Amino acid sequence: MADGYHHGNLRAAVLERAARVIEEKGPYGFSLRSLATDLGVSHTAPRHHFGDRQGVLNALATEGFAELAERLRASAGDGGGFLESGVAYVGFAEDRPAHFTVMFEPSLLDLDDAELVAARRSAFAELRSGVRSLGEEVTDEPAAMVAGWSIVHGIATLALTGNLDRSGARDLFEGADLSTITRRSAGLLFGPSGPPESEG
Amino acid sequence: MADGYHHGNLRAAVLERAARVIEEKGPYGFSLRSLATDLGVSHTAPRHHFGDRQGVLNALATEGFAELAERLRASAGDGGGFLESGVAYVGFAEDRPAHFTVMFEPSLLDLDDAELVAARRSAFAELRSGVRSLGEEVTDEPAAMVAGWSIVHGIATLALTGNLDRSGARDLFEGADLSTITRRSAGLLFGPSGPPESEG
DNA sequence: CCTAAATCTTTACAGTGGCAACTTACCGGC
DNA sequence: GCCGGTAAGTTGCCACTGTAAAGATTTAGG
Repeated sequence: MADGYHHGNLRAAVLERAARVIEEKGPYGFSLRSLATDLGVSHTAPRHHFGDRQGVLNALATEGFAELAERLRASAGDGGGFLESGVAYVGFAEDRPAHFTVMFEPSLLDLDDAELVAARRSAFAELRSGVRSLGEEVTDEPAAMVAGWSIVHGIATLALTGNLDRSGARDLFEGADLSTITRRSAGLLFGPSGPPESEG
Repeated sequence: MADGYHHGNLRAAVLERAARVIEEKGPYGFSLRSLATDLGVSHTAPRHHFGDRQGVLNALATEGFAELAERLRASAGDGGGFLESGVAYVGFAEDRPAHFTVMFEPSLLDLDDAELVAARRSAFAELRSGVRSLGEEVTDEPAAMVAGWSIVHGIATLALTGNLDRSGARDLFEGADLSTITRRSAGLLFGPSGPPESEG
């Protein structure tokens, strides 16, 4: 179904290109119309697949949560502990920066969308089970949950927005890649040789 | 200078209202034109103070970095250690959500703007000096820098975007306020009773 | 073959950002 | 007192964007 009139695979093409545009110019530079023009279709063609602009972003976010859940599941399967789940989290952000950005910016999304809700719930469940795998070593589980999630989310966000570079913090690591930075930094929380005890 | 023709304090009024709009609808929902209409001026009036739309966001970010630097300085002066600097960081994000959002989203900004660069540099310097105050207790200073910054930045970002609520993580704290959550979570990294040793 | 559904196009409209030219008000020097 | 410069604000214009309705094109299935 690609005949000069029908594109054939417009939905996938839009998502792919949207991700690239968002990578380069951010979610606010993303124009549905210019994107359609670039793909050689009329400016309203994407509406039949996504409804409106927000629909494209919702689809990206849903796709993103699904892949994130998958990566976290795989990482847990490898038995690397929560630190490796964190590395997987940051790795996902690095590989899919546009998806990651959109996933966590609710002002871009329709939060009531059923598919999005399901995908996010699934990803969060993986995250929680990663923390729970720390077991009895942790005395304050809510704090461990927030601490673990926040530190990797923080690393991912600061890296993606270029703030790690601009602040000079990245230079301190002398060219180490992001997963190394993540291991050394997040390792201070839940190191490979066991977490610190949480003192009263 | 407020005579029915001249507004009198347009610059401040624009910044204040822009912050409120961004709080409610995000940076994408922020329209320079509707904002001007709401303030009772023509749609091009703000241009004389900010140049263009990006100029408004740059001004917000600059304002934000200045206030953040100030709060970090004050917190360091109180001698609360790095954990209290972190609480101040999250507190700033909670009090000025729009500023915080814009400050760390470079696609919204002109990163070459001299005032913005200076304000950010000043805030980052405060952050670094907070980590340095941890002194010899820390063996891997780059990692401590990134870990400390990331964990509080992560908490702030996840809280502001509502993801702490949506994930159910906030419920685990049974209504505790954000500074308490920050102390308990970030405290696992650099607790009030001293940081964990970073093991080789 | 023929109808229904899916996909894409055309056309239209309101809202937005940016620019140029013009107007109004104040301010400092004479 | 007034006069010219400057800051602040307005009007009108253009290009671009998102959204909507209605029509065109192709495929798929009975």
